[in-house]
Amino acid sequence: MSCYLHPPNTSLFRRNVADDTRSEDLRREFGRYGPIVDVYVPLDFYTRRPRGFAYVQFEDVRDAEDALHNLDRKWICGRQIEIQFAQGDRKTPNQMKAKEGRNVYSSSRYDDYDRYRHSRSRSYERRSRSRSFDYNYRRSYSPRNSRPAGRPRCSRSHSDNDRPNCSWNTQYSSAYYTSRKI
DNA sequence: GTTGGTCACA
Repeated sequence: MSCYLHPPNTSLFRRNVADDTRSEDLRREFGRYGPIVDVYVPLDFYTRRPRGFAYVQFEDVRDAEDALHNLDRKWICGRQIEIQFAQGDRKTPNQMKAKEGRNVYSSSRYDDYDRYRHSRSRSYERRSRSRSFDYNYRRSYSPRNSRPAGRPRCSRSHSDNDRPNCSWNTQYSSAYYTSRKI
């Protein structure tokens, strides 16, 4: 009762990661606390885009705990990341297939995916453009609320975690450019 | 606002 039960798995589940976060970065960042066994960033099976979380498996649970306590609730790129112990074992393809309950790799599979992706892409572009326009319009029209929010940017904290990998508004810039070009 | 690589054929 006076001792905390340690999870049987050494896999850490880190969520709220950036979209352009790569497994290499995660391994490098987590590798400072201990040897990394494997790092994986699950992607959407349909859109092939990062879902926003990643898994980091340590070789020892002690290192995992250390990393969890050191990187958990840390602000990176103006976003607070959260690290937890991965629950359950690695999802096996069989489970994912059973979850979907659908014949994978069929003849009309690519067709369906392509259609889904296309539809989503169009919607995303439209939304992004509308948002960018609205944002710029409001920002210029409302001198009172010129600042969206007081989000802490990539400021070097008391730690040596300086990661100027802030390409967050890069896509926004691209969308804005496209809308302007039209 | 809460969690993972989907197969086949030879």
